[in-house]
Amino acid sequence: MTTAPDVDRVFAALADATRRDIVRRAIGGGEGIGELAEHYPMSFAAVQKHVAVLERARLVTKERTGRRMVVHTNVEGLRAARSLLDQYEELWRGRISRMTELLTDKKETDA
Amino acid sequence: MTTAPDVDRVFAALADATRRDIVRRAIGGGEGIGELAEHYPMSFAAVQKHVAVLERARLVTKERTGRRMVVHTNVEGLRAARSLLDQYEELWRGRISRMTELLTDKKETDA
DNA sequence: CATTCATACAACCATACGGTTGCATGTCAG
DNA sequence: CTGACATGCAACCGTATGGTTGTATGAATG
Repeated sequence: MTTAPDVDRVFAALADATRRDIVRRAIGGGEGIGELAEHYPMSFAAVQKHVAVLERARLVTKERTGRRMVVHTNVEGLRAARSLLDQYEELWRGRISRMTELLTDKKETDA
Repeated sequence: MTTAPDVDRVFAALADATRRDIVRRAIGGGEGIGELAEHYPMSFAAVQKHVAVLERARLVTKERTGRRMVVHTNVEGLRAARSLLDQYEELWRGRISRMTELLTDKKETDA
């Protein structure tokens, strides 16, 4: 199961443009933290922290290759977040159809 | 279009269990801020702030009814967030199929 | 083994966030 | 008009976050 703090971490991790971009770049994989850092106007350490946040949220994994740390995005994490949003929409659809039923019933009562 | 700061606000808003619960409750609509507040172990003002955060992220809207402020969730906002996650998965699928192609080509070269 | 490159990690700073209380405003009931 | 109720908003407080710099570790290279 996915606990609430887990969900917190996933959405919080995605609430930063730099981190979203890291996720996007790391889909292709192959870049180390240092290479990733070159894309952004901030220090290596800052990018390292962003990767750590994504890792805690299980949105990326790190894999040691020689002295480099290659970052890979974990699509399962993304899917978990998406399915949560799906659930809300599911709820909403349910409510709409119930409302439609209600309206239909009313019409039938009126008729 | 949806700008990066907008996306920031949406994910940041969803990164809190109380706010996610407000979104869920407000799908049904009908509850005012005060009524919502009774569900949580915090002050009215705190809930009011949470609603404000959700409103800035366009995840809910407020509608005045007499002296009450009824909160409704805006499913469009949820859908926008979900479609963003879909895009990442789309990218990922693309990368996989490209990798598959590559492997296929290699096999053919080997054969 | 000394050097260098990539990463890790701690300390520090400014700002943002989640909560509180207190007070002001606006709307309904008598 | 008064009082009560629901909301809005500002000030304040502790902690988390996003950035910095500096130092330490570990792996490849000459």
